[in-house]
Formats: sequence, structure tokens, C-alpha cells
Amino acid sequence: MPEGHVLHRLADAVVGNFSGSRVESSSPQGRFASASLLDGDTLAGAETWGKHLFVGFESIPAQVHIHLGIYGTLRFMEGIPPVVGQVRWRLSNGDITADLRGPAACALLDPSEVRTILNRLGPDPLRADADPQKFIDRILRSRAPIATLLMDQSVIAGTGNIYRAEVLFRLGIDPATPGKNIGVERAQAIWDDMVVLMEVGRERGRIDTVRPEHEPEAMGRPPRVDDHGGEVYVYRRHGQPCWVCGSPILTTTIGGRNLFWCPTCQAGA
DNA sequence: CGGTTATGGTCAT
DNA sequence: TGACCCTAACCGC
Repeated sequence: MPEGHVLHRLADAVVGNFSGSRVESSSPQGRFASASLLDGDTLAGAETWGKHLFVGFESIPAQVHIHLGIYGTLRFMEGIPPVVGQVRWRLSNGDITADLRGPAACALLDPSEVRTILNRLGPDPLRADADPQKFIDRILRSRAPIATLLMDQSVIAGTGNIYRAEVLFRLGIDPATPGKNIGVERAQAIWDDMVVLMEVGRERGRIDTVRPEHEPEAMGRPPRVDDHGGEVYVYRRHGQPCWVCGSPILTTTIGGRNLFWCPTCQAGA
């Protein structure tokens, strides 16, 4: 589930549901022992940078750091339902209960440890304080393929496998193009498109990337049914015809991740 | 019921 | 590059 747009939604949900509330905090599964230190404390706020979520409390400077990894989920429920399955962290104010399951990281971190994490992250397209110039400089200086750079959280934070494939398609960029061959204008265009798409994702809670003329209704095709839920051009469409040119979408594995692209619309320069 | 897969990341080789 | 970590949903038998 989790590219950066999801984490920003979760920070909003944590703030909306719990900010200013006294909360019960526990680790039903037992693998987040520090949860008990927060029990009875008042939630002060939550913030996201990239795919990292930080939750603060009033009586301690430390923050809970959450990274969902591939499988992690944070779900909100009404009341206090019985615990089902593996719940790493449960947070509740009695009216609303949030269960965190399967995160790659969930730990109480000192301010200095939080800073160390933030220092490793590049600009986040969904943050108002993001500096796109840092992104552009990194791209233009690197010989690595643009597809690899867009998955590097120190280059751009919050982008994942879907957004990188979709933005490269929308801009007609060959995923193998070295960063230094991208050029300033296309680097800026990548950033701008990432901002647009991720903001849509944050609002809708799903990743939709197709332009109006390629939407199901416009093309007379059935809407996509998939567990990530959005209308996309290339992600997981291996072997199916490109919505724009009809060529079969290709896939390959780079750095252990699946990359999808259209060989015609994204031909090398 | 077992095998496969996943929108991520770290660490060792 | 590959092993490994985390959990749940889905698929085929």
C-alpha cells in the first residue's frame, strides 16, 4: 500500500483522530515494548517525510518512528475492537482505535535519531518545504539510470515503484537514461509531474495517473480492477497493450524490483 | 492448505 | 546481487 501519499494521509488521520487526546498505547504482539511508555500520554502531533511517519507526544521529546515497508498497514476503527492477528502497536482514545501491523520499523526515537533519518532523505514532493533544486542537482550529477534514481530516497523521498514507472511513461522517458543525460528541463518536469500525481494520490487515497483521454470511459474499456486500485499506464500491465500506442508493455527487474515501461512511447534518445 | 506475491529497505558478499 | 525481515491476500490444488 505505501508510497509517500499514503503516509501523508496517515499523518493527517493520526492528527485528526488523536491530536490533543489522551491515548492508550500498547503492543498486543509485544514487539514494540516502548508502547507502554506512552500509555496515558497525550498525542501532540504527527508528521510525514517521504515514507517515514513520526508521531509525537506531550510529555517526552522522543517520537515514534514508523516505516511501513512493503506490507505494513495502519488502520483506524471505531470503538475498541478485539485484537485480530499480529498488531505491533495499538493506539486508542476509546472512540477510535488504530492498529499498526507488519511495519518494517516502529520504534521510539530520540530527536537526534530522528534527525539522522531525516538527513538521509531527499526532498518530498508532498512537503511544502521541499527544495526541488536538490532533486535536480542529484539527477544531473549521476550516471545511474533515471529509473534507479527515482527509487533512491536520498534523491527524492516518498516516490515508489508505481510513481516512478508512471511518471517516466507520462514524460516519454526511457527508464535506462542516465541521470546526467536527462537535462534540467526534463528533471524539473519529472519533479512537477511527481507533485501533481502524488497530490492526487493524497486526496484520493489511490494512485491514478491516466490523462482524461485515456480513462476507461473515454476509451470504452473496462475500469481496472487491481489491489492497488488506480488507473495507470504501465504498472503491472506487462504484456498488455499500451493505452497510447498499442505496443505490449514490457517488464524487467532492476535492483530486485519490477520495472514496467512502453518500449515505443519511451524509446531511447 | 501451501506457494506466490507485494506500492520497501538493510545488510552481507 | 542475493538473503532476509515484516504480514496478509490471493491463487491453484
